[in-house]
Amino acid sequence: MAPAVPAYRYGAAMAAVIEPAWQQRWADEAVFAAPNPVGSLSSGFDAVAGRPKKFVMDMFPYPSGEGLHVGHPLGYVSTDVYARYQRMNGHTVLHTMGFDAFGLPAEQHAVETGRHPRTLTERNISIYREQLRQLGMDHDPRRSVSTIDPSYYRWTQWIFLQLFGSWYDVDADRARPIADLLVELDAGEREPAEGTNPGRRPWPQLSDVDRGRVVDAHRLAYLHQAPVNWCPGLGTVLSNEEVTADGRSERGNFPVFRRPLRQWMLRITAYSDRLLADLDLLDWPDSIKLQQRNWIGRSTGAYIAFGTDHGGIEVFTTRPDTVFGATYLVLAPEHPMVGALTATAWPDGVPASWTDGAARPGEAVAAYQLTASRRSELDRQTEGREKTGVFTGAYAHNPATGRAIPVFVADYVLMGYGTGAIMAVPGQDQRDWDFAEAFDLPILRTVAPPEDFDGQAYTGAGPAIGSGFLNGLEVDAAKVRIIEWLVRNGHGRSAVTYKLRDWLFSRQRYWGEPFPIVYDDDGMPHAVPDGLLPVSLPDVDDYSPRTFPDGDVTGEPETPLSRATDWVTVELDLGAGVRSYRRDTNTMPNWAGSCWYELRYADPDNDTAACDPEIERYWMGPRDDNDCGGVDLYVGGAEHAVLHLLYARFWHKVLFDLGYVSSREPFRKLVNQGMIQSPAYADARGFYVEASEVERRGTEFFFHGEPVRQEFGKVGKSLKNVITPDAMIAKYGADTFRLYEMFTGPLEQSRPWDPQAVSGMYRLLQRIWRNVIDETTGESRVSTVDREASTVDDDTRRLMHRTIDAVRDGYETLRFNTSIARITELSNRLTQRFSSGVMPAEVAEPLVLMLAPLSPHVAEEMWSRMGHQESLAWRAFPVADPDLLGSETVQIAVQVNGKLRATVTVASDANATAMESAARAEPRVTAQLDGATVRKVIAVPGRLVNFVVG
RNA sequence: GCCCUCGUAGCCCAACCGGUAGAGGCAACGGACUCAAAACCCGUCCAGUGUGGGUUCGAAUCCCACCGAGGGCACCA
Repeated sequence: MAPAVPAYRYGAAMAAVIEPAWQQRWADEAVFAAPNPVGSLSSGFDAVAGRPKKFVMDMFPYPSGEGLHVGHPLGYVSTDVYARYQRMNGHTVLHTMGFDAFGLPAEQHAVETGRHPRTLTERNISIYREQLRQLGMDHDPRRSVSTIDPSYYRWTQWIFLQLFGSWYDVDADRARPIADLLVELDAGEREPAEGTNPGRRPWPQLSDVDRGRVVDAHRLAYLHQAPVNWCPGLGTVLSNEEVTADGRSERGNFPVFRRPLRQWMLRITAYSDRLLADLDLLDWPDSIKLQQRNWIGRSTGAYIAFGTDHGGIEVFTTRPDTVFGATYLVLAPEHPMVGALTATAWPDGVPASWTDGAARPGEAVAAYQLTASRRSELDRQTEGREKTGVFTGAYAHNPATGRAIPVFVADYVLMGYGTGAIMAVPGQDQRDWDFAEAFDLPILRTVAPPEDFDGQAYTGAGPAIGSGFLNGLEVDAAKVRIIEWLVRNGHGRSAVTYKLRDWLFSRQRYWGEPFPIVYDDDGMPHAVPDGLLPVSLPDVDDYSPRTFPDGDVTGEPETPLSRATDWVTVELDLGAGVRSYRRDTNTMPNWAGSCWYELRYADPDNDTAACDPEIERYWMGPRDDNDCGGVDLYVGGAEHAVLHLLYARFWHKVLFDLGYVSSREPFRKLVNQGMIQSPAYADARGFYVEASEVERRGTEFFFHGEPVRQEFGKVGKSLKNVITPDAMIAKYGADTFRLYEMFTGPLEQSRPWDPQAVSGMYRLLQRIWRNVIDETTGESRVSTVDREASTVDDDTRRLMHRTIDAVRDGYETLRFNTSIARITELSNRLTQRFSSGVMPAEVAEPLVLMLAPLSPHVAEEMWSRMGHQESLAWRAFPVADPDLLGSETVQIAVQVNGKLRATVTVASDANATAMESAARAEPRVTAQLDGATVRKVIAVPGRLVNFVVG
């Protein structure tokens, strides 16, 4: 008996044979090697020298132990399709994939097992590489880098030293080498920047150590003793971006506390304005730009000084126009002037609510400060918006009214923003209103609200009242006037502040880049000389930092590296003879390696530079004066909106300032891929159960006989709904899997994973195959006759050219779902016309080439069976003949008063007059127009005619 | 509370600068093939675009309000 399935039908079994074979051939022939203009990867450059370039990138993954799930390839396949399309479209394409391989999971595994995190990480990386290969990626494997490779982190450390070795020249508005600063300070051309010279003694009189401190305080990478986010549960400090809104670590969900510690900071705030302004140059989703704008949080206003017996308190306000309504001041509990201001005794007649029951202000303030410091962000929130605070016993003078107003300490004012002190204007600020009500403080309106306003604080527009010389002025005019007045009288100045804080850059962990820094006996930091990089991670017995109970806010951080005693002490000659130095025992945060990997992709094995400037210019350089340069397409998840994407922009700008790169931005165009959501099931208690073991009965779902509730959510371990690409590839082949992932919707959109719908794409590939290949013999069905003798009819030919046009458009705009729909349409037509007899090459070849970016293995196989020796990866993508895009005639709509009444067929190039007369000739239209006055006729060529009657 | 994105057939999705709401797939149904079933092939069905207003000759598309889903921020002075 003959087998039920023809021997050469396309299916999973055949995919399992041809896919590895093509992957092998691509690798053997180095089909996807992208040549550089110079350097180690320059061979073959002459062949592509004249081509336009595309640098296409994915956000590289952390290689976790679970391997890829179906969510990952959505982005990876899309860049692969785009890269393959652009290669066929005449570009030379840089596409590769690396690994962001430092990180906590491997370290925690190492802590548990005692095995070096590198062992597990490298094993995971090789699993990922194999999975990516099975997906048929067109990566250039020579460029695949991993952040844990010493040859990579050597340059991460080098970039850190560039930050350490430079300062921000505000006048030049760029970073410059620290050596320039020294020259200018020594020459007296420059004074130390504000806040860098606490003693304020002139530069020439400073000791060497003090000069070192002044210089260190200018650096873009600097050590700073300040309140930081301390996470006892992780035994490390965290950056602001790594702490969630409810005061927990993003990783591990441990409580985070504020406490002062000496840590490395990166001066990202120096770049606030440029990070903000250059967003306008980027082709990024608006939502991401907006999130970055909000995170940077630029606001304009004024600093105003309020006099006290112990000096002026400077506040920041965005509403200087309301200063006449400032009825009290509030300092953050950590504000440095709190101690000096706090009075020795309560003034007469102080309300009981201001003293918190304490006998003296000092006791009340100290108690309040202690409570505030112990209070995590989470506690603050669970307490609701109840305002708390305590009176310092001191008064300040409102410079506008001359009146004495009380000074409070309250935790609704944050030390980290503005000056850590505010003027409270309850009439125009709801927070101040709430506090004023709680403490019986006077509330004055200084902006007249509308008559029907029945709220509390009024923040809208309106004329100033009760504000002396400002009365009658609208808010903006009043701001201008009061700032003039403040400046003239020495009470203040206009100011810009940012929410963005400097980046806390050290972690007390093991599995990260060591700092290339040593300390001398004075505790002064020194750069490890370039020739001694990388500073390698030492082997240790215990990979864990010392952790503490959640509530422990005083434990001293103890890093794993500090226990590598042989490593910590080092003999070096840094210019003062051989001396003993102590190494920095922190490591860099996880984000460091991902801040610059695009540059390393471009020049992966350069051992004299992070990236050769000529190679950077070639792949990433600006194309014209308005172009910021950077990677042509960067695809990744929206969850990195303010972390990775802001940090990477910052590093890139530093390298730009120092002349190492020609591009101002790392990523010219960014696209966020949507999430793949997959069915997840929860039982009666609300716990998730393994989705793969749930069975469906009609519209209900059961897990081991118990009813469960279906919902959709992000694929992952927590919802127990992981679907692996491996399983999909085994069942259908990688080509079907790729096609399905691209078909379900536009890239940016989240979509549910529907295992049933995959079969549609499977059938499509089978149909295309059957069009081109004889299922029983495996021979090509495609005729090779000349176009003149082709049996392709005009309709089909026109359809093909329209298809080419539409498919190209879909590839260009990353709307691959529409490309697939058009390919399907053409394939269906070919099935209809040519299912018996031969398939004309005139249509078969473009069909296969158009499919190739999406499903490259089967396309290569068909192409090869059609008699082509060469891979189609570099074959020119079909081009539509513009003359064949339209049809000869077109059906247009005829509307009367906007209502569709008839359709008529006209020549596709018919002008308005011709269209109108054709429409009038249509009997149903004639009937409609009979007896009516036609006021206006609107004719849109190729679309419609609309008679406006009445 | 504020901000952003999105609501089109039973489901996933198309629809260019406002111009006849439908390209494609899934599911369903019918047919063909088969001893039968699966697979494959052919065909059919299905919405007036979340709701209510507005602008316009004409609105899925632009504007306003509301409802729903997802995401971000959240005492930022």
